Amino acid sequence: MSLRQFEYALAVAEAGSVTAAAELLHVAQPSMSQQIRSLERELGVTLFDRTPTGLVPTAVGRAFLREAEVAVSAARRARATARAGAAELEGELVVAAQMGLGTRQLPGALTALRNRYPRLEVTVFEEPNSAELERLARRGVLDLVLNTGPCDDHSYEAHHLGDEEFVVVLGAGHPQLAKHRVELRELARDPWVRFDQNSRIDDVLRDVLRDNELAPATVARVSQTATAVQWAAHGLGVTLVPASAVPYGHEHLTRPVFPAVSQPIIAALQPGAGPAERALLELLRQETWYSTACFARAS
Amino acid sequence: MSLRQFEYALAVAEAGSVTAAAELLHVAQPSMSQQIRSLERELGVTLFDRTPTGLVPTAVGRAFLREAEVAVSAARRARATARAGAAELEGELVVAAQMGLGTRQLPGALTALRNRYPRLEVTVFEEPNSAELERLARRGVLDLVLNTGPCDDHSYEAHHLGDEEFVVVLGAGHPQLAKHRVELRELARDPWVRFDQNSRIDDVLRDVLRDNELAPATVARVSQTATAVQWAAHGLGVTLVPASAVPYGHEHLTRPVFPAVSQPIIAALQPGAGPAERALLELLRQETWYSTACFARAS
DNA sequence: TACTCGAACTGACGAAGGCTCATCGTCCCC
DNA sequence: GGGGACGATGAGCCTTCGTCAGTTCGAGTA
Repeated sequence: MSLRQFEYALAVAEAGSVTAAAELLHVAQPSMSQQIRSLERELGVTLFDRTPTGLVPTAVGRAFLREAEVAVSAARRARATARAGAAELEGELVVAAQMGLGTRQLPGALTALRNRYPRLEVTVFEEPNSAELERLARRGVLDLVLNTGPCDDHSYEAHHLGDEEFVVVLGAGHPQLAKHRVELRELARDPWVRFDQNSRIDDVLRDVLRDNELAPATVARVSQTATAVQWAAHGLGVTLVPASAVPYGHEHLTRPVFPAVSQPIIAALQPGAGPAERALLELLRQETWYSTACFARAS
Repeated sequence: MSLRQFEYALAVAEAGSVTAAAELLHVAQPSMSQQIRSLERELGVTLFDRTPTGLVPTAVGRAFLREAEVAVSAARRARATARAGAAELEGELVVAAQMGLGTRQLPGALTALRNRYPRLEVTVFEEPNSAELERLARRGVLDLVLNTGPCDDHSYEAHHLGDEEFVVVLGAGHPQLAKHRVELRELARDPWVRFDQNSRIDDVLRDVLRDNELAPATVARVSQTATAVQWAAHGLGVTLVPASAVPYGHEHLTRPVFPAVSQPIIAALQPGAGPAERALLELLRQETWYSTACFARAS
């Protein structure tokens, strides 16, 4: 079966005869006749009854032609979609962000992107496991990556968006809430909510605690920053997360820390990135990636 | 553009590489590579980015593939609709049997099928070379396959019809004809008529001889079981063939062997097989696929 | 009843397409 | 640095699709 045969069959049904259909599609009558018969032979059914004045679809033929029409229409759309690819973007953009990054900035940028390209679909992966992020990057299935360091896949173009500070999340009633800025050593006796061990964010926490010579107890390990914030807010322990990872309604339970902890935010694009990817990058640049000082002033 | 190209493109997207997709669809890698590039050339867009580990759909490619999937699915439905809707089947059924299999059973089943569907034409290929059988199966041109093992193409549905015993064919006047059953080791000094080396049937003989620690001389290698039987009957050597491969008039020169040799008979259908194929399958089930004991009693 | 016309079908042949096979180039990993 | 995996290229062969010339069949008309 082929699209060509479908087109021929549809043309015969519409024109009422092979001869007229052949003329419509600019082929010789025997060619179309052979194609119709070949199709019928392959399917093992009679799609058209032969009459002296032309061909008439059988009941089975009509059922067949309905689906054939769907197939031919979809093929036309496929072609049109592909051809229009550079003119009016549609298709799918795949974005991956290390967990907790850009949680506040992505929605705004994506909304603006959607406004510009209404038929573009964006899929966002939030990956706790940086190894998984690297794997996806290596497979080349990601159009844009938000990371805290350059992808191991050096073929990606890295663009520095800003630096994001971490904030500590304390339970309601925690004595340190009285302060505007919490010194990390004051949290040495508190239990901590940490993250999955293979995750980049837990690497940051591990490094921060080690650098400040702290070895607090780990009360829980979680996969998502939202979970960590929630559990810390409930007083299970304290946790340290990027400022943008703090859900609305929890800001009052967060404080900047001393010494300050921050990490760069990198947007990585594949070489040869298209207009949609580059538009998203520019929109992300326009978002604020500032320090906690601005964050605290806004609230 | 063609449905075949759509299927190739979808397979590449799913498998992640041309090589893997080619394997999935049983074509050579260069063929699929060419088809993908031809499609891209015709459309004038890049559907896939090339990476060292395979192809990755571009955003435009993904959009294209969504419509391609619709087209391919509709084509499948068109085919199934046509096949299911036929009140009176006509067309062509293509059956392939490994040489020697079903030689007695196929005619009866096909006669019954012809009675039921008078306008159906059936073409039967008897293939000595199992590689050729596999090739035809891969091309998808076979509606039903008779084999001794499952097709390498796992997309075929395998149906176990029975087990068929092999019998030894002896020359007229051979001393072992005095026995009702011949022990294989008694034939160690006889010359053997074997089959083409790439054939499945010769694989069976090779395994049988090896398992019984026999290394008789090979006096001839032939392609067809009928030829082997004929030459054995003439006393050129002995041979071992499926019971159903013994032509009428030669039964008296055959004997079951000990240890018994048998092989399963598998009928394989394509998924989405139509009523004609399924009717043939049922008719084949109704045929006898029993051991030689029944065969000997019948004569 | 015979003739004409319109339509589908058949066979031969050539051109184009699709496949395999052998091979090469590139990239990545050990 | 070498081997393996992957995509691309070229040659050759087979299949498919098209045209052309001709045949067959059925309906309508004189």
